[in-house]
Order: sequence, then C-alpha cells, then structure tokens
Amino acid sequence: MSVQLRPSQALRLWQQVSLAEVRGKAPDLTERQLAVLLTIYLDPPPHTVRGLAEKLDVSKPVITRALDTMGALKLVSRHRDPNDRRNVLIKRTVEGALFVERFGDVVVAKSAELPL
Amino acid sequence: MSVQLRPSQALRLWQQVSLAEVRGKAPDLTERQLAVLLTIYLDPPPHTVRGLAEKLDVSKPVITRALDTMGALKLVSRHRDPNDRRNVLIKRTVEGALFVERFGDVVVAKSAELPL
DNA sequence: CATGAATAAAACGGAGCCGAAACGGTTTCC
DNA sequence: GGAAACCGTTTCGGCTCCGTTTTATTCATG
Repeated sequence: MSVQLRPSQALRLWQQVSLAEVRGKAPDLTERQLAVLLTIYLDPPPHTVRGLAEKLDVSKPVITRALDTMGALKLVSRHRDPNDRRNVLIKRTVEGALFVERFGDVVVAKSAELPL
Repeated sequence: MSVQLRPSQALRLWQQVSLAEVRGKAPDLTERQLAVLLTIYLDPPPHTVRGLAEKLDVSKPVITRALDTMGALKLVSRHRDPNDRRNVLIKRTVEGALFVERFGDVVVAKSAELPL
C-alpha cells in the first residue's frame, strides 16, 4: 500500500514544513546536510565518508565538511574503523536521533493538516 | 480526509526527495528561497516583500535577496504597484510554475514508492 | 621492507548568504 | 508645503559553503 498524495498536497506539505523550519530555531542545515543526516539515520550502517559521497553523488570533502558541522552540533559522531584504520565510521547520537525524530513529527503533523 | 503518513514514511520521503534534489541538476535553492517560492505559488496574491518577510518571520533584505537570485533564474518577477508605488508586487512566471510543478511531481513520485 | 594505492582531512581561493544599519523614493498627515 | 512614516533596496563586514588540490595516515602488494 502506497501513500496517496496529490501534487497540490505535496507542494502544500513542503511549504508548511519549510515554513516551520525557517521560522523555527532549530539549527538550520543545508539541503545536503539534511540528506546526509537522514541517510545516516535511515539507511543501515555502516556509513563511511566514501559511501555517503557515492550515494549523494558529491565529492568527499562535502561529506567531511557536513560531518564537521553536524558533529559540532552533536548530531553525529565519527570513529576510526578498527579493522581498516583508513576508514571513518559515522555513528548516530542521542541528539541526532532526537533531531530526526522531531523533524519526522513535524512532517506528520503538517501532513495531517492538509486540505482535501 | 487527511493524508495518512507515519513518521518513518515521512522521514523516508524527505530523504528520497532530498537525495533527488542534491543529485539533480536543477538550480539548488536555499531552504528560505524554497519557502518563499512555494508561498508565492501556493498562497493567493498579491505578494509583497513586507508580507513575505512577516509570513516567514525573517528580515526584508532576506526576501529582497531571495527575489534577486530567483529573479535571475526567472522563477519570479517584480513589478511596482501602480496604486502605491512604494510597494513591489511579486508575480509568477512560466518558468517558476514549471519549476514548482516538477518539484511537486518528484514528491508525488517518491511518495508512491514508499514501503509499507 | 619499500613502493604504490586508498582514505579522510586540511588548505586554499571563490562565491553566496546573513544580520544590522543606512539609503532613496513614496505616501500620509498635519 | 513640510515633517514623519513607510517600503524596498543597498552597503558593509563576517561567516559558511563549495570545488579543487595537497597532505598525512594506513593498507596492500611485490
């Protein structure tokens, strides 16, 4: 069973969520940063810089910098892979899980208010 | 009738759309710019700089700059209000309508692919 | 070992956005 | 008319992000 969503509802939903994000005081992430964060929290681990760069089709420095900023916000954490110490494994944090959860709640709340 | 969307579906939807936007070649707009654009195309006119600034709870220069960049992309156009020449009325364009329409199609397509 | 491959991070220069303040043009109200 | 208020824009310094290139560390291979 798929989610039934008409174009006008989809656009209205995006507007409402965007408005909530712009107005809110949550740390505003770039579109790329959000994509990285959601991928880390939705796709199965392990996550590496290289893997994320390939999945998003961006360069590795983009991922490194995104992890820098989100790491400063404590939304993710980095650890060296003990098996292959060249790799860095990105792990989830409590704060990050809370952030993602809250974001999902906003989307759900706004979708419940859609007209028609 | 409201749209039924569970948190995991909402997050997955946002991830898929974000990934599509990051990977895509469409001009990438800021979260604020997207909020401005959707408001212009979804809410009833007339739209003014001041009105948009109040609705998004941001300063007027933010709106002016967003209109600068989106105007350069021909997604919106500006015209002096003939009744009160202090005001600037923001109007829609064919390119902007097409951009919004395509974005809505992406959301609908991704929502149709959601699991569960 | 020693050389080369692979990985993430750091360095560098360029571009865009931000907030705050100042600026011109327009209207309103005595 | 003239002062004040309003509206959108511009300017300024600062910050962040981007893409590319360079560096440092670690692994694989002969």
